[in-house]
Amino acid sequence: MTLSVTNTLTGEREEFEPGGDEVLLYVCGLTVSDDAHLGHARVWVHTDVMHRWLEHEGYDVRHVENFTDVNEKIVARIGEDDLGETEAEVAAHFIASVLDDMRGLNLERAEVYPRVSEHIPEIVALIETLIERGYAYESNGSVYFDVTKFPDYGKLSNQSVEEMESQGDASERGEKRHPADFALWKAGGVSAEDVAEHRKDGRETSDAPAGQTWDSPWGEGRPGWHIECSAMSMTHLDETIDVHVGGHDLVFPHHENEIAQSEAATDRRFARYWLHTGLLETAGEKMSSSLGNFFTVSNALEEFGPNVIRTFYLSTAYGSKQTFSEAAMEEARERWERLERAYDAAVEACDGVDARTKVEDPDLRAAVDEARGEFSRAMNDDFNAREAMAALLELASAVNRHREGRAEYDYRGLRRAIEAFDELGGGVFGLTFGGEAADGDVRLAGELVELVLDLREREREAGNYDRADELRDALAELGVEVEDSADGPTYRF
RNA sequence: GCCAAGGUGGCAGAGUCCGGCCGAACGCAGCGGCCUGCAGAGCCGCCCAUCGCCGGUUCAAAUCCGGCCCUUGGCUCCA
Repeated sequence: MTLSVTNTLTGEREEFEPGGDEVLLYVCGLTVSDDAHLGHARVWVHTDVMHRWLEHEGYDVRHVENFTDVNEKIVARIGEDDLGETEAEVAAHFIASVLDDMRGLNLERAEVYPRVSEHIPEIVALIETLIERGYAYESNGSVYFDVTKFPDYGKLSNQSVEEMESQGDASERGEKRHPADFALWKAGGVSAEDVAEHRKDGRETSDAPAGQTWDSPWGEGRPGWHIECSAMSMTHLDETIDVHVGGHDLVFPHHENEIAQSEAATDRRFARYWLHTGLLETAGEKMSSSLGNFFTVSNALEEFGPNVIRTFYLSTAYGSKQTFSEAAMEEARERWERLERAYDAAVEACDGVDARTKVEDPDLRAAVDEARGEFSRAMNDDFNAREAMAALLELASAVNRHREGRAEYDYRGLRRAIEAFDELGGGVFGLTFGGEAADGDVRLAGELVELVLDLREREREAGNYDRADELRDALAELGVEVEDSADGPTYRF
């Protein structure tokens, strides 16, 4: 079964054929001027699942995700709280917090997390090539890309240079020859006006910090926004990569400009497949740092945990937009718990039982095969995570059905179901079944809960239901949910 | 204004590329039943869909074609 993906460049579904043995994957990462929010995490999780699926299908994946650590917005935060006294310190602070978020979400690590500040020589070299080849020009110490020299400009976002010309305000052209020209290199440091524009806390701007500058053939300056991704992508992957991922809001101008400067420099196709994730919205508008309507990843992790967050994202196809709401998170929690409960029940049923199966349930076994097939079909269909998730939920139903009113289980069938949950739900979707590995305290807590449950069972057997309910309520207050079943009581934290 | 994506049940959201298995998936909410001391979970069943509007192609359209209405995103920092 082959994978097909929707390529923004053509707007069509295409069969996925990477250029070499290794799939080269680049993700446009964050500008580290703030904590990451759930909109960013949506891209991470979907990319993570693509990455995991490709590996599951036997591909080697080389995954590069950058951090943009040179930006006016970072400079604007220098001196705020205890973020740091230099652009590099502020950036380092947020990079650390983003990496924490990523770990918290159970993302597979990328091979490299390159930073702009560490690739200035590569950026300068790329700009020099563009000037030599006639695609860029210097103007007052800054360098601009000349969009009129690149005939394909606009091919990703379906816009034409002529249209941009007519819309551009000639008076704002300044150093640029064409209003759509964009900066590859910006002369000087960050201006006080730029800092003021991005400061949110109303501090004086007279002491505006300048941000870092670097030496270049055109004098002191800073790289423009788009050039970094081209330079880092080529440095850590290749001139042509297989997959370039990013949020839909990056199609224009960021990705359009990446294509222009990269292809102009190498005469080679920059990326085979452009995959764009739909944006996360809250109450009808996109979640964004600038709109201030965001839910931070670390807050969300605390409130919902990684499995619920991942389930939430995987309840929608990556390319569609998604709306964040408390109700939507509740639903994700229900979905995840339904899955987890079926998994736990299956594990519980098999616990300590001889592997030799005495009964065989053809319905259960067929359901496992069906779920695997459907999951695979869905993922190969442009990473349709929601349908793949539906396949897992169907398997959960089959496991529940199997256990219903049966004295003896099809242990082999249940083990196959567990394997499918582990491989697909765990390995591909990155969900963590069976909870975290228990440390000493957690183990002790578990033993204490079981002790209380034993006492409660005796009360129940004696018909003292009031006492039994008291114990259950007391445990509930401590955050321990007790559920009675035919096989005895179970609990969840 | 220009470019792009989208409008499917109470909610949410697949299916639209490759028309028929869609009398529309999975889930949440609601209703009935089973199970249970109760609760929860689970199981079985049910309810709710003129698939934005109008027209066309076809034996057959949520899916293809044309027109219209509306929403969101991009065009400025943005995942």
